[in-house]
Order: sequence, then structure tokens, then C-alpha cells
Amino acid sequence: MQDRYDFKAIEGKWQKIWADENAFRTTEDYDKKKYYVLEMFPYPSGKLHMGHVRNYSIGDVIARFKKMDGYNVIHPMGWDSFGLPAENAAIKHGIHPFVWTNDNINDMHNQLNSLGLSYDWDREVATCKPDYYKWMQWIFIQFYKKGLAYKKDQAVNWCPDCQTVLANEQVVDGCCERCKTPVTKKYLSQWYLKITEYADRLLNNLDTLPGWPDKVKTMQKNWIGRSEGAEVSFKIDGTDKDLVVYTTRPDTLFGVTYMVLSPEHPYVKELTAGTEYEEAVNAYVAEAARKSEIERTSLTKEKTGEFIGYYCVNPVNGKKVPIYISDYVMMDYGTGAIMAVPAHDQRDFDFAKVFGLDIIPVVDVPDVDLDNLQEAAVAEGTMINSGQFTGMNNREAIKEIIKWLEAEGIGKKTVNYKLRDWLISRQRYWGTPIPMVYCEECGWVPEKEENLPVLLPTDVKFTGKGDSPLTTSETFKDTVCPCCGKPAHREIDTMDTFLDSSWYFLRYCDAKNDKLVFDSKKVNYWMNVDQYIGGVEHAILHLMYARFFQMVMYDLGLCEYEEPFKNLLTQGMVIKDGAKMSKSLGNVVSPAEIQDKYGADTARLFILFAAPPEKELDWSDDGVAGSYRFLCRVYTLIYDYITKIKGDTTEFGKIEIRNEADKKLNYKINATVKKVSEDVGGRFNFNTAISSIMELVNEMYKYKSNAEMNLPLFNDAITKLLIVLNPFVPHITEELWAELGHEDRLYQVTSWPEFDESALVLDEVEIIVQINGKLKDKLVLPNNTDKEVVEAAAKGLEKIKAELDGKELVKSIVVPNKIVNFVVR
RNA sequence: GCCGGAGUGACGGAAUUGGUAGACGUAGGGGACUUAAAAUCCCCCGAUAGAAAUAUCGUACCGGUUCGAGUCCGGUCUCCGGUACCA
Repeated sequence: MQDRYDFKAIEGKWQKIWADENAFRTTEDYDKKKYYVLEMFPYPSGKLHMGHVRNYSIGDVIARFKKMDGYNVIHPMGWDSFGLPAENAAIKHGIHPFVWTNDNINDMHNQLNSLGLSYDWDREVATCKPDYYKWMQWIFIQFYKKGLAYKKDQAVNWCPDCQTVLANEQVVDGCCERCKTPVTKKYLSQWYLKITEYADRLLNNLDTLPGWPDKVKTMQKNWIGRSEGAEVSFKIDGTDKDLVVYTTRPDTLFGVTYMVLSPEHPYVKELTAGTEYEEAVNAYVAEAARKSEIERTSLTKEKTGEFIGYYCVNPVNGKKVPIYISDYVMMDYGTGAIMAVPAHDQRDFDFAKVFGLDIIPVVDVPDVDLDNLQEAAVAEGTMINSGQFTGMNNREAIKEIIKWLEAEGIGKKTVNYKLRDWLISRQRYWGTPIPMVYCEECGWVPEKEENLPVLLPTDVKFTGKGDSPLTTSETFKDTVCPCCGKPAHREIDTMDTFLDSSWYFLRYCDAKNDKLVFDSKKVNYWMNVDQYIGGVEHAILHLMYARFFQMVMYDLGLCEYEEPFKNLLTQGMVIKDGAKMSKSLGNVVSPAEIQDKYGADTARLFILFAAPPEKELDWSDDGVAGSYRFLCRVYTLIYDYITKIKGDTTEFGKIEIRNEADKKLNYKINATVKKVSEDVGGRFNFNTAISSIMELVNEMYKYKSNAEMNLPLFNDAITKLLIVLNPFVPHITEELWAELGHEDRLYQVTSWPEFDESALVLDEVEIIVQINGKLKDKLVLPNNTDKEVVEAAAKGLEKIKAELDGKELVKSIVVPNKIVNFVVR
């Protein structure tokens, strides 16, 4: 046996053995309890960073622990391999995206293996491969058949410099992520998925997910943005048109002093065409369209607008109020038009101040001077100036006014969401082709399922300019209509890559199936994901899309769970010197560099030890060295045991506790097993689990040098130490396990140690003695000593005697085995 | 602005139901071993006063509940994250 910890040799040796033995392959065993551990699969950029290492180390500890704890564990890995970087590499360097991506996948696969992660590689998927995107297309067609996919014209994010549509996630603070140009809007015909139809379910089901962080649930709740209110119809004076507005404050209907349309509202053109207002209004509309997203949504900006020459009639009091257009009203929320109540809405108040419009209070809010409003009064209050509703509490009035509107047929109760339908078209090459065909006769028709996959053509030019790259293919666009057989053409946009990642966890359950998207029996066995782990940056997008997909799959009868992820752990960022690791800051520490210097086990151990998983992790080079030192200590301890203590012993016999030192060590062994079981199995506090193992090792060193060796006991300590340490640092523990002469592999051990509760019962306990809640002295007494005896013993202490002398003892509190508190005056 | 979360030694962090604040690790100090250094091992390490025993203070700040508060309640400040003209 090597006398020093040669991590390079050890890690290389075991990685090869695990690969040769296909050590982490799992199969369905329908009688066995399963556990699904999933880490968010990476985009194959080519290089693993510390965030990945953290993510996968957390998952690996859980997977290895659950396996040892007797579960049938599925722990898969794959590649979210469609996306922009591959295409940019093609534009820049002329490498085909497929080649670039494949090389990266191979590199990263090796990097993952070099960390000793326990993946079942037989289940590997790559979203850019036809055997995956074939089923992506199949799913899209199911959505289409269910009426959940549709095409429509709408304004989308457009980067004028890159000449392309951008995904929402590529718009950062209103600017293009690549070239920093402010993003504008452009009208394009695009495919959408009807996620809004699932808004209520997506919202309500959040309550069925106690294993999700509240933070993420709140973020989704806000994103869905449900609000209750009413639609109210206003007659436009001198026309036969009605203007419908949405409001959450129907109680303020009597305070309406003007109306506002969004500049994009269809009525704007219709009403102003040929009037004296047309020119000014058109100029305003053009200006609004020209404005970037940041300019338009800037809060500090003064309100602007134009009168369009028409008036509405307020249905509650017959009052005529002017109609304006303003860019503070958005076309894509509510009805694109509002009733303005400046007395009770700050934006309306600001607008009214600029245009000199009336401000009429209709809710008397306590402690507000209604005759001299400095800002909108938004709080609760009593209705005034509101006809039959005057005198009511305004919350009450909301319900009553809605009732009245419905009875009169001029309004109705309405629920609105901020959530929009999901725009999934991309003018990109490197994504799943949308399997739809346009026929002059039949319109949009899905490709026949037997013709799937619709393959990505290879004869495409990558320029980064102009239309979708697929238009440059000679072979792709022209086809025949799946319906009538006449010449037709294919959709040339590809799918948002977020679709690919919305169901990959289902495909893992049956990754090789070429007949079906997956076998429902397998999916129903493995799903849902027991523990999902990933960065909080996916809190809304990916985690909501995946929930949406799962619900649709459920509705299609493909699986029996409505929610994909039972428990969610959002790991914190890895930072250094107070900032996120980034090239521009020059504070990047590469995993390869650490693995080279200290090994994968050290990297894993440090990253799990330095902070609890959901917190930010502050990278410290000294801290890494400390973790390495600990592993050297473990190695040396067991090396000494094997070479100097154990000798040729193979049968250890029954453990007998002979003395205090034995008892202390036995206590520590059991306390450590208990602590690690709870911290890893329950609350995922790996940092405290590791610290307790460090304490055990410290204790074992002390025992080894000071106590008379009890070989069976010490052997028990060694065995359990290796088992509880294994999920964190699999290589060194596997090596030492083999050196100890075990025939089986440590990764095959499926009996997590039990702890002996009786070993944790101490003969004597330390009891704290307080005067008025302040620690004064300590007392050592037999376990479970009677209250009276404890109190008497405490009173007998010299210090306590002195403290009590001459004072009145008001009360004594005795908490068995813990504390005595004397209250004195 | 609104919605979350967090403030504990020099630093990362412990303290799981209200019961010894600072486990474990890092940095620092001292010692052993060594010709020396590294490595390793041992001891000390919240602040103030004191030679020490010890005393007082101490978990962002102010107040409250309690025999007892890092932990519970009310208020304030700071930092971080999300979101934002959503009617």
C-alpha cells in the first residue's frame, strides 16, 4: 500500500473500474422503492465551471447516499445541446454546429467522469440528436392537435443590429445580450404555445409542492400575476363603438375623468382616420413604436399622450370623458385600454397633472386630505360621490358594482394574468425544426407522424444576417402537403430550446425507445423526480415550462403525475472575492486546475463543506487546501491502521466496550452516523455532515494515540467512517475499502449503517447552572437525575451558595439533563 | 415602488423544538520534530479589564414577551435576489 495519498493514481484507477463495470446503471425494478435524483442538464459549452461542479456534487452525494440507503436510484445525465453558441461558432469559425457540439459533448462527458459522478450513462440524451428531437416534434404535434399550439402575428423582441428575433432570456435590461443594442418590437407571424390556458393550474398546484423553496414559488406566483377585476364597457360618443376596459378597481368607476388607449389599440387608427387629430396621433404612435423597451418602460419619465378627439360616456353617471392615447398603457395586458381614475391611481394622477385633467375622489381614505391631493389615494376607505354605492366600504362596493354591471349588461367579473402565451419560434438553425407544413389549400398542417423526424438539413449557410438559416437550404423548404399531397413548404423557423428541456426528465426514464416518446409504465415507475437540483436562475422560465409540459402530458394520458418535480433544491452561486466568477473580473478558478492540484475528491469535499447548498459559496484557495489536508489525514489514519495496527486480523469478533475511552469513541461513531444520516438524508446540510465526520476523525486520532487499542471497536469506526464519507469523496474511500481487504466494492454496499441509540445515552451529563438566566457554574450528574436532586446539587455549589446568600430565591427552573435556573431578587 | 431572503469572531460558517453563542474549517499566535525549511503533530485564538482566577459586555439597531431570546413579537437600518407604467 502506498504510504501517501496519491489522488491521481487512485482517481484514475477507480474511474476506469466504474466505467468498465458500468457501475451506475439502473434498471426498473417494480417491486423496489425508487428514487429519482436529477441535476439540470448542461449546455455543452465545452468547459465545466465551478457552478456545474457544485450542482453535480450535490446531486451525486444524494444519489450515492440514497443508493446505499437501499433505494433503486436513477441518476441520469444528458445535454441541452441545441442553442445559439453552436451557431455563433459556425458563423465565426465556419465549424458546423453539429461538429462543434459533438466535440464539446465528448469533452464534457470526460470532465464529468473525472469528477467521479455516478451517472447511468446508458440513459444519456442529447437534445440535438434526431432520436431525441423526433419525439420533440411528436410532442409538438400533440400540442397542436389539442389546440395548444397556434400561429399568430404579434410584436416580438427584435435586435436591429443582429437583424434577428431574440428570445426573452436574450433580452437583458432591454438590450440585446450579444451586441448591447436596445431591443425594439417587430411584427412577425410566430408559433405560440397556450401556456395561459394552464395559468390557474400552474398557480394553484404550487400549493401542492411543499418540497419547493418558497422563494421560487413566490417568483412563479408573481410571474403568473393573477388579478381579479372587471371588464367595463363604455360607449364612445358619436359612434356605434363600445370601448371595453379592464380594471381591478371597479369601485372607482364614479371617479373616471378620462380614458386611455394603448398606441397600438386598433381603435386609434379607426377613430382618427381623416380627422384633424390624425396627424398628431400618428406621430405619437410612430414615436412609441420607435422607442426601445427601456425608454418606454422607464418609470422616471414624464407621462406623454395625445387627445384623439372622441369622448366616452361613463355608464354609471352619463358623464362624458375625453379619450387619450398614451404609451403607459400596454396593448398586451387586459384589453389595451383603461379607464383613468387619477384620484386613486398614481399613474393616472401623474398623467392628469400633465394634461390638466379633473381629479375626482370617490373613496374617502382615512388621514388623507381629499381636497388637496398630493398623490393618488390608493388605500381602503368609504365610498363618496358614488350614487347608490356611497357610504359603503370600497372593498364591499367592488362586489356590488360588479353585480350591478352584470345586471345592466355593461360589464362582468374578469380574471387577468400577466403570464403570456409562450412564443416558441426562433429564426435560427440549431434547434428542433417545427414539424409544420403550409399548403395553399389546407393551411398549416402537421407533418405525418411516420415522416418524423423532420431532419435539420446540412446544406445551410451561416451568415448571422437575414432570414432564418433554413431558407438557404436547397432541400428543406419544398415538400408536399401531408393532407392533400400538393406542393407545399415547411415552416423554416426552429423551436425555442426551452421546449427541449421541458421533458428530458421523462425521456431519461426510457431513453432508447424508438417506438414511443416513452413507455408510460417506466415513466410512472420513475417519476416524479424526487430531488431536482439546479440554479435559481431557472426559477421561472425552465421550471414553469417543465411544469406546463408535465400537465399537458398528464392530460394526454401519458403519465400519472401532474407535477414533475417533488422536491427542488436551488443551489447558490459560486463567488470569489465577493463577485461571481467571470472572465472579465479575472477571478475564475477552473475545476481542472483544482483537480490537477488536489484531485476531484478534494474539489467535491470543499465545495460541499464551505457552505450549505442553497447559499452563495465563497471560493477560498486556503479552504481547498484544508479539505485536502483532511483527506490526507483520513488516508494516513487508515494506512497506519492497516500497516501497524490491524496486522493479519480478518475476524474481529464482538465489540466490547471496556472503558471510558471505548465508550467515548463508540459514542462518537454512533453520533456521527446519526448526524450524517439526518443531514444528508433529510435537510441537505452537507457542510455540517462533513464537519461531524471531521470530528470523528479527530476523535479516532486521539483514541489511537492515547487509548488502549480495542481492535473490533476501532475497526467498526474505520468501516463506518468510509461508508459515511463515501458519498462525498467516492475515490479515496473506494480505494481504502479495497485496501482493507473487502471483496465487494464500496459502491455496491447498499446498507447504510444504523446507529445504536443506546450508545448515545451518556452515563453522566453536564448541567448548566444559571442565576437569573446567566451562566454561573456547571454540574456533572448521572443521566436522568431527579429534578429535586439536581436542584439540591446546584444549591450545594460554592459559587451558587455565594450568589444566593442574602438574596430571596423567587423561583427555580429545572430542565432535566440540561439546565437549572435560580431566579433571585 | 412592490415581493422575497439575509445580517453571528479576522474569514467561510455551526447552534435542528426558546435552554452553555461561536461546532467544524481557514487565517493568525505559540510549541514539538528538523542542520534548516516544508510537511506533520500538540496547544491558544469574540471584545474589554486583569499577572491570573475571574468579572462585565457581546449574534445589525431600538423596544417587547419570557425564569431564560441568535432563535418569538413590533419597529428601524443595511445588504442581496426577483420584478416593475400589469390598470
